[in-house]
Amino acid sequence: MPTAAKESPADRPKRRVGRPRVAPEPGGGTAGDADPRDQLLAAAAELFTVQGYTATSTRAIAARAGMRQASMYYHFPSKEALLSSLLETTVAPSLEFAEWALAEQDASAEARLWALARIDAAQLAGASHNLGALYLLPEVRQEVFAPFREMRERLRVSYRELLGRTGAARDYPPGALAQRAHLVFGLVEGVILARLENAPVADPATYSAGVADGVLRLAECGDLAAARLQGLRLCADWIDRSEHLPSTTTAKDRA
Amino acid sequence: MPTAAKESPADRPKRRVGRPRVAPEPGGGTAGDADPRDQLLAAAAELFTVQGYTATSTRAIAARAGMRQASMYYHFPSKEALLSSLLETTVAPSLEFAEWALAEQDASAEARLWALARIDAAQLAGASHNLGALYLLPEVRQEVFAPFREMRERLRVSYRELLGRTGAARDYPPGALAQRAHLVFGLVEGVILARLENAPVADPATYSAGVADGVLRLAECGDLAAARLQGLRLCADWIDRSEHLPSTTTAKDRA
DNA sequence: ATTATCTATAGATCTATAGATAATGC
DNA sequence: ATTATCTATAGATCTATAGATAATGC
Repeated sequence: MPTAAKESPADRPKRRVGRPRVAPEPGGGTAGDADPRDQLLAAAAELFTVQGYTATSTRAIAARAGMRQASMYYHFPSKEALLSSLLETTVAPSLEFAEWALAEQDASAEARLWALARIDAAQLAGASHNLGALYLLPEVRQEVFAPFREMRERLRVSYRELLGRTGAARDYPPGALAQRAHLVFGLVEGVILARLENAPVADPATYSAGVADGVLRLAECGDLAAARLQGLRLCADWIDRSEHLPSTTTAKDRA
Repeated sequence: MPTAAKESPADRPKRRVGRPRVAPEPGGGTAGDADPRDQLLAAAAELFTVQGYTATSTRAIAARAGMRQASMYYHFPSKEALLSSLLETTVAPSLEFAEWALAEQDASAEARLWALARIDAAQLAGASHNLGALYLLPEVRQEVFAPFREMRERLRVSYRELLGRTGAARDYPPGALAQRAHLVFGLVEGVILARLENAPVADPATYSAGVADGVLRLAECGDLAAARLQGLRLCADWIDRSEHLPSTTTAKDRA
């Protein structure tokens, strides 16, 4: 197994350790010197969403990543592990924001809820492939995917938590909070279904703002305009923050 | 191919034409004398949702329906055709209601929208297997599924049409109608995602009413209580109506 | 004669493991 | 010595077609 992949930044002569590849550069041939693990993930993302998980062979994934079928197993222990990694990188950013927002006591719950929906929806809408569609695979019920399912559950709990702290929540009938949280979560993830039709999600920024507005309407928030304004600033703060912090982007350190 | 399956009602001695089956009765053995086509559809519904489409072999489907693998091909020309039938029977009831509701000028648009969402969501929530999850299969983009996709499109257009006739719609900013229609559609189909977690959809009647309320909140409907009351009556009317009419239930005549 | 099944099979896969090998690193 | 690939392969599938066959219908 690969040991922590020591960084060698700005390493021009791209000589690599290990037996050289013989497989031709895939597709556009642009990948060049990317991390093989990322090449495999990118290939799988494309093929799983376009052809389906079971219908995609490990041979096809490897070929698109520019290596032979068996070489894939040097980087991932199984096809399922590959899918699992893919799914985790999908929820991770939204979850990070959610847990930051929960602690951010300065902003109103409404604004934080708006911002969370906005960021989450934008991620689902903007990702280059509709990876959210993979959530529904029956395979995801298997044990290997438990970490992913837990992350997703924590995300949903965050929605419920923020929803419960809004002003309107005090007037909900008993038991309504949990149900509304599911509706809110469903509205956001409805983006996945909307992407099946081609047109609507063309502009992720606008669409995800619309979703966030919808979330506050479901919550029966009083002053939507105010929450939206404050929420937009939260989104901006978060983006600043993550640009200053190191490497939330590729997430290779955690593996 | 089977020719129209002539009815023989109350035919006690269940002697059937054709070579007898040798495969043992499947599972509980309760199927008994059901239409083989329906047996196959039921088997496929279960297996596709539990194991996944590609991961389910035609052998497994046939076995669960109590016949040999090759015999399936007497009833369906391909595995895809089987899936296609399954999907069509899922949308058909909601679509029928939608087109009836569009013509029902006596009721307010709000009430009709509520009723449509209620019926559609209840169907998604209550079906014995989460068939809606199959909408996201990449295979569905293929030509064979064009009829199904058209039905689904007509359903979405019905939502948009009703939404556009509500009182609040006059105040929507330009272009907002189409987007809201997608949100509404997404909220309803969010039921599919909610079913992935076990608990929430335990009571489809309550849950789907909550979804319908949510739809009117997204629409910014003024008097929700009134619309809900009138909407409930529309649902009841429809159920009466379809009970008096012949055979919308099994839909075997259309095939 | 018609119907609904059966048996048998062609031809094409697919995942994961074992073990060899060609680079760089020291 | 370590790393990242390679080749080869076991063993197990899977869909759809061809053609035989055992019932009922007339």
